[in-house]
Amino acid sequence: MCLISQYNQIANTLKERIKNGDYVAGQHLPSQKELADEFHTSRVTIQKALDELSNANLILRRQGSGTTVAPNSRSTLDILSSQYEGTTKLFEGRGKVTTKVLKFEIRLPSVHEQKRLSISDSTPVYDILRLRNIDNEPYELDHSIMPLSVIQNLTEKIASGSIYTFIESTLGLKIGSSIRKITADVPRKNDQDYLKCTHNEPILQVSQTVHLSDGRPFEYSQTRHRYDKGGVIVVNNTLSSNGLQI
Amino acid sequence: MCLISQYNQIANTLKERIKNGDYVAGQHLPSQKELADEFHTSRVTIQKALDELSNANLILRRQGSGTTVAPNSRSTLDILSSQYEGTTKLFEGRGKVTTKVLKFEIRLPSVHEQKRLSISDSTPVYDILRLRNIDNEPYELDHSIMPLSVIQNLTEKIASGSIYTFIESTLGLKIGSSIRKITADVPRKNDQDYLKCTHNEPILQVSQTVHLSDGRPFEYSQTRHRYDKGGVIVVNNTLSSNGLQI
DNA sequence: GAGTGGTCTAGACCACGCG
DNA sequence: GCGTGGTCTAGACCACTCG
Repeated sequence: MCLISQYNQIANTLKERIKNGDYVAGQHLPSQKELADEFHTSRVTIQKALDELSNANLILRRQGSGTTVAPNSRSTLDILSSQYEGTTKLFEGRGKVTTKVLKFEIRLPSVHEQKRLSISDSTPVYDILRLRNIDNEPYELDHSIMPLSVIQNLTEKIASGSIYTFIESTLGLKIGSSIRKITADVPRKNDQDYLKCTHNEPILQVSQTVHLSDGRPFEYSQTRHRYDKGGVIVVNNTLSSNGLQI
Repeated sequence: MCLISQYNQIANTLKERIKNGDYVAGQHLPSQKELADEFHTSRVTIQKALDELSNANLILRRQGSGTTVAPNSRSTLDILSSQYEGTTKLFEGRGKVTTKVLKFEIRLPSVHEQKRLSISDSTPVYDILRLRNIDNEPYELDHSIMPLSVIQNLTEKIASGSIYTFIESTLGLKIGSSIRKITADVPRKNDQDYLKCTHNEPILQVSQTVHLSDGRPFEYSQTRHRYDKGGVIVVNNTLSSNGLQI
């Protein structure tokens, strides 16, 4: 969240106004011309700011009739504020999150992992299996593969906290896009052992590849959730495309 | 997909070039100045075109060093081409899609439905239950609620085909954003009956509210998939946020 | 220092919705 | 017809990367 650019600051100001109820759902925003005057800037800059709100589904812009606040703007803001930053941060405040590291190894990657992470067969990877608990109740089983060519100096101690915080704060890397596949599955032995689920309690699996902002893939992971303690919320607009596939 | 604007056309041309391999993964694109010269336009217009490709995770732009084709651009293009357009269109080519309408009613909405669809208790809704098959194998069970105040003249015959095509082509409405929650669940009686799954075969459920481009919600639906025949792929960039929640 | 992308301006014309 | 948002221009300055 850089606050450097003018349009970014304006966008944040406008988001604040929606959050505070200065602009309520259905209400017309001031016209682009009026906003340009208010912020002492040009219309193009206002438009870039409105692009941000529009991409977040916070406003509706209609040629001829103007810009209004989206009907579901408040709930969208709630979802926005819980933006994905790794599991640890996400669940702060919902209970005490603890992580048990079940495996922490360095090895060479399989062919499948090489493909997913765009690495050669001689690039070692971390192989980390972790169990996350909320208030001492098992919640998800996470299996992550990360190449040492991108992520370095990872330790078991760090893995027992937030790897994402380590990557962003300590390594100073920026996290970019991800591709996820979400499926349901029958529980395996590991699930039954660690997530304490019975043989007919389903698992929600999220399999993902995550990239840095420079495009390098840095994590390929499979996270398995208890069906009664997990769900994924997806906001879809004309920019991001989500496909159902067999 | 309007092709009216110049930057849109340029974006499509550039996408074609990536698709055709004229620009390959990792390769530098011509600079913004060069592209502006080639397309006889200004740099700002090129930038708007690049915004589109950037949002789709097809390119990486770095200040100082230039714009390159994303490493996974080809697979991203595959996902893009299967952009969500309702189930019927999505599965064309993967087998013969047939739809059996199990229920087609008009009734008043429940309190929960009123909230989800932003309608009053006196606005009637369609209540439609459908079973989709691919090559005569049951695939998903779809329960849709749509307000008559938005969608009109829907018939059982239309419901046995593609409701989305009807909305866009016949009614001339434009589909906008959606919010989905994806969970795993144990099979209920309906699932066992229609999807032919046993009592310990999990269900993947997608619960969603879909809006028109003017912001009006027009569909609240719950779709239940056989776990071995369904999955949701989500592309996530800095614009769209997806949160995991209990 | 040269070249790249990021931001910003002031002004123009167009497409659309509404009274 | 008027006001709205959408597109586009020509040019400017800045921030960044790299040789």
